[in-house]
Amino acid sequence: MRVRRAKLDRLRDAGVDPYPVDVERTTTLAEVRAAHPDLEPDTMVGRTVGVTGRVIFSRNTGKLCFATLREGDAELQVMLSRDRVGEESLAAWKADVDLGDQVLVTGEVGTSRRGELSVFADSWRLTAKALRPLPVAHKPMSEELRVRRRYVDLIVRDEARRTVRQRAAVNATLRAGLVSRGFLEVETPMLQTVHGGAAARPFRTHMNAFDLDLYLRIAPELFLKRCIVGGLDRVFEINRNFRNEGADSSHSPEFAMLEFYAAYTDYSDVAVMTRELVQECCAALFGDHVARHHDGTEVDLSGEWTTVRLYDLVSAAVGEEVTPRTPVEHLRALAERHDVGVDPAWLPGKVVEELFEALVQHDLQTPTFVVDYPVDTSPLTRAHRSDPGLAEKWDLYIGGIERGTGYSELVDPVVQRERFTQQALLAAAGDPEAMALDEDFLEALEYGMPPTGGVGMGMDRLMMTLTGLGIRETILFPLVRPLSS
RNA sequence: GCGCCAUUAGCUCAAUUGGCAGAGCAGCUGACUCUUAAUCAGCGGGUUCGGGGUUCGAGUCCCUGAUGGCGCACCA
Repeated sequence: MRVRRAKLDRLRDAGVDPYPVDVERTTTLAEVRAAHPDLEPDTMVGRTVGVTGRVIFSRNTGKLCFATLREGDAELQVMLSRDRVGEESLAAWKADVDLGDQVLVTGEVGTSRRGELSVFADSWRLTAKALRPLPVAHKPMSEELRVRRRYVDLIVRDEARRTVRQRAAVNATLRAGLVSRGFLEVETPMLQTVHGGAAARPFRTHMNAFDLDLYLRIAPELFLKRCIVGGLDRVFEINRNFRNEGADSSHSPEFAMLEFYAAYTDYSDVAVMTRELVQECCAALFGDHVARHHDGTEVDLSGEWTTVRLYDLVSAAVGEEVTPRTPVEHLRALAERHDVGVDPAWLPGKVVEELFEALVQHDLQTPTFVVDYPVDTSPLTRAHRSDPGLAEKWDLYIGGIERGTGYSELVDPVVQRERFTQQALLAAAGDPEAMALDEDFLEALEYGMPPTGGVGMGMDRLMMTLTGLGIRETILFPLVRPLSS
C-alpha cells in the first residue's frame, strides 16, 4: 500500500494520469477470444485492437513481458516486447504496473510460440492504478473476507461471478414465467404502519414528517391481496422482506421473496405453478430439471412432485393416528415420548407442527408438498373445504428444508377478523410473533375478494436449492457486523 | 440470546513442556525475448485481535472485551 502510493505520486509527477477518462478500448477480451478460437502457434492475424483488463498474472523474462488480463469472466494474455513498445515504455511497464492494476493495451492479435492467444502490444497505458494488492490467487480467501469484500471476491473467484449471474437468470426466468401466465408485477410498501402477512418480529423505524412509527415489512402478502380485491387478478412481487431474527447459514435479516396471487385458483393450482416455475429456473441454469450444485451434488427436480398430508406424516412418525381432533394433552404425551420439547401454551396445531419438524421434516429430501395444515396456526388461510380443523395450505420441502408455502387464501372478512382477534389474544399472552390486527386490510376484504390461491417463496432459498450454496453466498452483499476500529 | 472453537506478515498458514516469531505466495533490488501459479540470486516485512494478570520469561497459561465460524434456540 505504501509502495503503491509512492508509485502513484511518482506517476502523477511524471505527468501520467493514473485514472484517465478517455480510454480507447476497441473490443473486449471475450470478443477477441471468440473471434480467434483456433490459431496455430506463432501466427499474427494482422488485426490491431485496444483491449482493457485487470492484470492478474505478470511474467517478465527481461526484454519480453507477459501479463494475463481479466475483464469480467474473460482472460487474455498480452505480450510487451522491447522491439514493439520500445525500451522506455517497457521499462515503465516493469516499474509501474502491479498485480491488480487495470490497463489498456493496444496492439496486434496473434499467438505466442507456445500457442497462447495474445495481444502483441504496440503501446499501453494505465487505466486505473490499484493501491491495494489482490489476495494470493491460488489460496482460497476466507469466507469472512469473501463476504466483507465481495468486490475482491468477484475479481478473484469465478464461482462468485457465476453465482451472481445465476441469481439474475433465476429472477429473469421467474418474471418471464409469471408474465407469460398473465401476472402483473407490482411493488407494494416496505414501510408499513402495521406489519402483517407472516409470523415474525419486525424491524422498527420512525418517519419524522408524520412523527410516525413504522415497520419494515415482514411480508408483502396483505398488500398483494388488496391488489386482488382491486381487480388485479394476477399479481406478483419479487422484493425484500426484513425480519428481526437470527442470522445463520439459511437466514438473513433481509431476504428476497417472491409472492404471487391468482384469483380463481386454489392451493392445488398454485402448487402446480410453483413446481413449473422452479423447474423453469432449473432449466435456465442447467438446461434440464436436475440442479447441479457447485460441489457436484445433483438434485432431481423433474417430473411431478410428491404430495403428502401433514397429519399422515406425523401419524406414521409417532406410530398412531393423529388427527385435528386428537386432544392436546395426548399430543403433548406423544411429544414427550419422542423427546420433542413443547410449550404448554401451544395450541394443538402448533404441537403437531413441532412433531413434524422434529421427526419428519429432515427426511423430506426429494421435492414434497406437505399439505393440509392445522387451521389454528394458519391465520391467513381458508379452512379446508371438506376436512374440519384443517386449512388449505402447503409447505414445499426440498432437501429437508422448507422452500415455499402456498394457500387457498382466506377471503371471508368475518372469519379473518376472528382469526386476527385470536392472534391478538396470543400477543397479549406474550407471543412476540403473533399477527397484529390490520383494520385497513379487513376493510379491503369487506369489499369482497374473489377466491384466490397464493404462494410465497424465498428467493435466497430457491438459489440455495439450485446451487447448494449457503445464504450468504447467494446474497451479493449480505449484512455483516462492522469491524470495530 | 446461550455453548464450543478460532483470531500470528498484504494473503494462506506454521511455531514441540511456557524459552531467539517462521514458510509459501505477494512486495522491493537485480538477471533473463516465449512465459502462462515463469525461473534464478538477494533484501525488507510483525502492537502474535484489544485490555489486564500470573511468570525470570507468554503467540502459548488465567480473566475480560471485540470479531468470525459451528451447534442450540427463534424463524423462511
